Amino acid sequence: MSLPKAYEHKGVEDRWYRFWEERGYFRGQVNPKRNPFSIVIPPPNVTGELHFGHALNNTLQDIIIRYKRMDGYEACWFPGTDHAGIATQNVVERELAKEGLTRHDLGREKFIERVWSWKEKYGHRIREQLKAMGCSCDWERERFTLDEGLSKAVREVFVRLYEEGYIYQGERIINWCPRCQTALSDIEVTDEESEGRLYHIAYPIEDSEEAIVIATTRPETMLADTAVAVHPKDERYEKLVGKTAILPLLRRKLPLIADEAVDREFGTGALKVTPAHDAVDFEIAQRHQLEMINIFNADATTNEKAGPYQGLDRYECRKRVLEDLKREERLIKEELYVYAIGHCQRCHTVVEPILSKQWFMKMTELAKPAIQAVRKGEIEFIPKRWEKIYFDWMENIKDWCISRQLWWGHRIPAWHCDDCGELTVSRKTPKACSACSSKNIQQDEGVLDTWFSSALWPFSIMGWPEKTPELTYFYPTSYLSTAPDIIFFWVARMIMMGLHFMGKIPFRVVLFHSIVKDEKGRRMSKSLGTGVDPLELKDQYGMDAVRFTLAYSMSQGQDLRLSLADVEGARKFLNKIWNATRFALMNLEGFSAKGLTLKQLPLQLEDRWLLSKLARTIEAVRAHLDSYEFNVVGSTLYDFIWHDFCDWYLELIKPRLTEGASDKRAAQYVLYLTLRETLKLLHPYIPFLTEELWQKLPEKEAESVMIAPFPRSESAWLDPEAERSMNILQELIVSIRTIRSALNVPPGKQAKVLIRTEEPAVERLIREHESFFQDLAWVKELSVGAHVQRPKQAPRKVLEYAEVFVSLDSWIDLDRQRDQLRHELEELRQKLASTERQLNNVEFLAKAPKEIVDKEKAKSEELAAKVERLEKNLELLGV
RNA sequence: GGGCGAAUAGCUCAGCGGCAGAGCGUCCGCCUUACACGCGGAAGGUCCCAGGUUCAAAUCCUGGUUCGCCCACCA
Repeated sequence: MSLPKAYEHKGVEDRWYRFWEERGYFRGQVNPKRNPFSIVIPPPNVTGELHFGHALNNTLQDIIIRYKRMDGYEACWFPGTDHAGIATQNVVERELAKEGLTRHDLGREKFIERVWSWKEKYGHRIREQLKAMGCSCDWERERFTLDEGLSKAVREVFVRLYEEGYIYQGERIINWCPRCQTALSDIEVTDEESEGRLYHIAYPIEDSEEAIVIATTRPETMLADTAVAVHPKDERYEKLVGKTAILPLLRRKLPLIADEAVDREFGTGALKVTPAHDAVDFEIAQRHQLEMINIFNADATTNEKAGPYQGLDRYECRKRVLEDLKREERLIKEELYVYAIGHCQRCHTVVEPILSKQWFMKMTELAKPAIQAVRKGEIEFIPKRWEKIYFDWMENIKDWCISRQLWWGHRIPAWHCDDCGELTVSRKTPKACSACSSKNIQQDEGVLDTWFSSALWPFSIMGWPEKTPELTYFYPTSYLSTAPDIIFFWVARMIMMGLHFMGKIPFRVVLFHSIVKDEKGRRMSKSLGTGVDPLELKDQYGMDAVRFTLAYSMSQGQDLRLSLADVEGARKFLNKIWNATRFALMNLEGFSAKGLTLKQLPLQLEDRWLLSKLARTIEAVRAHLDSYEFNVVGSTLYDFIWHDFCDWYLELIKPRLTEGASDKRAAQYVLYLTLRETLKLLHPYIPFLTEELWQKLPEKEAESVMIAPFPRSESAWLDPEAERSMNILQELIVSIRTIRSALNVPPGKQAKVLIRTEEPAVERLIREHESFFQDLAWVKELSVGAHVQRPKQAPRKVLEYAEVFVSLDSWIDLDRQRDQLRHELEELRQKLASTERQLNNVEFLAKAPKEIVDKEKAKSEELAAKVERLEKNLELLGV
C-alpha cells in the first residue's frame, strides 16, 4: 500500500460522513446502561445559510459530542431549525415582490402555503451544510419549530401561562416596525446613533400673550399631543400649571400639567405629551387620565386623526408640519442633535412607538427562579462575566410583547367573541365562546414571537408535553453553546421556561463562544459583504482544516479573527499528520500488536520519553476539553504531534526500523500505540482525516475511530526520569546544531564534537546515546568526559551541566562565532545582574518561599559559571 | 449616562503573581528517502501610559489614553 505524498481532502470528507451515518453512529438512544450526554443545537433560521459563527459554534458542539460519545456516554445531539417568523416572511415577501405581488394579493392561506413550499425547497440546505461540516447530529431527531409536535407544545405553554395569569392582552406602547408592519419586543429594536434635529416649538397659552416652548425631535407627533407637562418643582413654570395651552396648527386645547417624569434640564424643561407615541408620555397620560390619540396607520402614514395632514408618510408629515410652524412663527429654534433612534433588528427601518393592543407575558416572577439557578451555580456561564449581564437584565426585566402581526408563525390560540367580546383561550379550536356559547368567534389574527417557540426548544424537541422517555433520560441537556448576542432572546427565556414547565434547568453549562470576524477585524456579515461561506473554505482547504482553525483560534471571551494564513497552517498540520502516519504505516507492514505488552518489550529511552509525553498530552487534552478551552487542546495536540512525535521521536527511531534491528519491535509497538491514541485524540477536531487514517491502521481497535474509546492517560507511562534525560540530550543536540549553523556548516559535513562534563550521570547518558548525536547533529566523532580539553579555537556552547565544543578545523568563521558569543554574553550578564539583585534583597530572602529562593540561587550560580566560561572563551578568541 | 472587553515580537494572538511564548512573516543554511505543504538554526519585546500593593507585577489595585461591544424612557 502506498499513499500519495500529500493529503488531498477532496472526496474523502463526504465519503466518511456517509459511512458514519449509514452505520447509525449519530443515533442517541435511551440507554439506562450509560450516562446520557445531550446537546440541543441552537436552531438556525430555515431560510438562512450558515456563516462562520455557525461554523464555529457547531464545530465546538461537534467536538464535545464526539468526545463524550467516544468516552462512553450515550451522546445525543438534537438538531433542527427555526421558522424565524419575521426573517422568513421577509424573504418570501421579497420573492413575491419580484413578481410584483404582496402577501395581501395572495391572502393569508396562500401566502403561508408559499412560505411552506419555500421552506421545503430551502430548509434542507442547513442540514446539508451541517453535514458538510461533519456535525454528528442525530438526524432522526431533527425538528422544526413549526412542526406539529412543537406547535402543540407552544399551544400548551400559551394556554397554561394564560390560565396562570402570566399571559395577558393589553393596550400599551409597543415598538412598531412600519415596514414589517408588526409589533416588536424591546430587544428586537436596536438603537443607532443618528444625527437629527431638536426643534423648539412655542405653544401659546390660552387667554394670554405668553407661550410655552417645548423641544422635540419628532415634531410630527405633536398632532397627537394631549397635554404639556413640566416638572412640579420647576419654578419657571409654576404659575402655568393648570392653565391651558393651544396646540399650534390643530388648535387643540392641551392641559398644562405637572409630572415628576419631566427632566428640568432637558431642552426648555417643558414636555409635549404624546401618549400614543411615546412610552414615557403614555405613563404620564395614565397618571393624569389624558386622552390618547394615535395618528398613524400601520405603515406609519398619518390617519384621519392627523386632520389636514392625513395620508402623509411620517417624514413628509414632519416636513409639512415644520413648514407650517415656520409660517405661523411657532418654530423658535432648531439645532443639530445626535441621538439614539430605534431601528428594526430585521429590516433596519426606524421603529415607531405606537399605542397598540397586544399580547404580553409577565416576566418578573418567571425570572426569579431563573436568576437563582445561575446564582447558585446550577447553570454555569462561560465566560463568567456573562452572568452579570444576565442578572442585570433579568432583575430589571420588562413584560414581553409576544404577539406579532405576521402570518408566518404560531397562530395565537385565542378567539374573540363577536357577541360578548370575551376571549376564549384554548389548546384546540373551540366551537363556541366559552363565556356566552356564541358561535361568532374569530381567532386572533396575530402569531407569536418566533422566540416564544425557541424558548421551549430544549424540551419541546424531546416530545413535551408528552411524557417521553427522551425527556426523562436526556433532559436537562449537558451543554449549550451559543453566541452571546442571543443571551436575552434565547438563553434567558429557555431557562425561565425550562424551570417553569419542566421544574428543572434546561442545561448545565452555557458556553458563549467568540464572535467570528474577518481578517480586518470586521464582523462577518452578509449584509456588510464581509461574509465568507465556510463551505467555500471547505472546498479549498478541507473542513478539517477549517474546524481545526476555528477551535484553535477561539479563546474564551475573546473575538476570533479568522485568518486564511491560519487555515493554511492547519492544512499543513493535516499534511504533517498524513505524512507521519504514512511513515508509520510503511514501517508497520507485517507488524502485529497482538499479544504484545509494553512490559515485555525492550523499551529505549526515547520510547519511554514519548509514552510519558503521550500520557501528559492525553491528560491535558481531557482536562481542557472538560473546561471548554478548545484552543489549548489544539495547541497541545499540535505541539505533541509536530514537535515531540515527528521532530524527535520519528527521527530517533529511524535507525531502529531498519531490517534486523534488535529493538525494532519495541519501536514499532510504541509507534503503533502513539499513532492510534493520537488519531483518537484528534478525532473530535479533525474527524475526516482521522477516519481516513484509522481505516489504514494494521489492527483497528474499532471499525471506526468515531466509536473507539477516547484515550485515557496511563500512569504507568509517566516517566520523569526519561523526560529529564531526553531534555539533556535534546539540549546538547540543539547546542551542536546551533554552533554548526552559526558557522554555516552544512549538515552533510560531519563534525567532531567534544563535551566536557563533570557529572558522571550526564557522561554516561551521552555515551549510551551516541547514535543520537550522529543521526540528529551529524557528529562523526564524540569525546565526552571531565577531562576533555577544548581544541584550539573550537567554538563552544555552555550549558548548565556541560560545555560543548565543535572542532571544525579549517572552516571556522571566527567573526561569526565572536559576534554570537558577545550577544550571548550580554544576555547572560543581564540575567545574572537581575538574579543578583534579587539575592541581595533581604526581604526576598526572608519572605519568598524557600524553593523560589533556592531556585534563584542555583540560577545565579549557573549564570555566573557560564559568564565566566564565556568570558574566557572570548579572551581565547582574541577579543 | 452606566456596564463590559481589548492594548504583549513586523502581523494575528496565547499567557494573567515566580526565567516573556506560539503561528505567520523576516534572515541564514539544507532536496538529511514520511512530509520543500518539509528540515535545521537565528534575529526580533518600555508586555499602552502614570501611580500603588507585593520579597517579586505583562499578570493584582487605582487613575488615564486609544479602540471595540453591550445596556439605558433626556423628549
